[in-house]
Amino acid sequence: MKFDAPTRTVFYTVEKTIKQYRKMSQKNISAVVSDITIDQALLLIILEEHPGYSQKEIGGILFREDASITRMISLMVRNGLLKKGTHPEDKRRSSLQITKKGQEYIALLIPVIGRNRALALHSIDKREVSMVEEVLRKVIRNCSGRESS
Amino acid sequence: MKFDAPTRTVFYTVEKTIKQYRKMSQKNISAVVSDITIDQALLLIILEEHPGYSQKEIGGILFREDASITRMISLMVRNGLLKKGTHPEDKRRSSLQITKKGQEYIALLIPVIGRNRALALHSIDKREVSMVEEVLRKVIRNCSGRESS
DNA sequence: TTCACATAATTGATACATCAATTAAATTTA
DNA sequence: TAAATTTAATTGATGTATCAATTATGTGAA
Repeated sequence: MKFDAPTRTVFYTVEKTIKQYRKMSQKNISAVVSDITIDQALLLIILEEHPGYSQKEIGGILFREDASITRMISLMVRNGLLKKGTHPEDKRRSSLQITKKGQEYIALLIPVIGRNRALALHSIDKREVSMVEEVLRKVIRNCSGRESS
Repeated sequence: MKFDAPTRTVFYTVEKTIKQYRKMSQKNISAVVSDITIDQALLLIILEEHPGYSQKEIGGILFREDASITRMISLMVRNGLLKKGTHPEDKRRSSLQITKKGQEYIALLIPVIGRNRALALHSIDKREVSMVEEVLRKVIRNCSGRESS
């Protein structure tokens, strides 16, 4: 039986990578803005780039379920980062607005996130990064909508 | 300000990869063993490979906090996959045993997990995979124990 | 126009994640 | 040996994840 131990697969490495990156990121973010999570920061930035996006659309970008987005947003409203109303032309949709506090946070977060990325990719050249992306995209494709025979 | 949108970074791709892989895996696993999660399956396999490991050690391998391991295990005990006692030589430690049901599950899971991996890596050659691992390990190293200046 | 269907968001149930604080046993060190 | 420190596991608080079911609105076809 040629079954590799879970710890000896790429998937293990991929998972470890994202966890380490998140841990480092969260630490550096918390040093600047204490009451926000990485996921909330991302959501905020996405929303600033795409004002007027629905929760559905945000979820699509962040590949998160609708339910997760609903809960993240209600937390962020409670924490004063977002304001929420209903879309005038489609009452099913919510209309989301970044508050002043949210805007201030974004300004603080952008440089930190930039530094985190640079830190994580230090001494790794662009071609290597592209190769990784290319391979991982194949994996994503392989995993999309497939079941084992 | 040269700030890439979050969706245009490797980290985004890495995160998406692991999510797609997990989604595909969970689906295929559920088709064979309906009442187990990927994480529980992994824990079971790790424990079989390393009988006598402490929760601490298991957590180390799976890079999960002690608290997570505690809760996973108590769930698995409740679900009849594990038995738990105290270690005779060190009463702080727990001694974990895979039940018969747990063993049966492992036998069912190993082939599915093998297929999942193969499916995910289909048409990607070994050298590509190694390169990805090499680069990601650099990222992991870069993110370990570093704070931004 | 009404009725079937699609879509956006929410909610409940459950699993897992982190952090901080606690308990209890083992080990060091004074 | 007694006291201080370390270590393994647990617990509480909180955030996120999934799935399935529900609500409410919008849209297309009969």
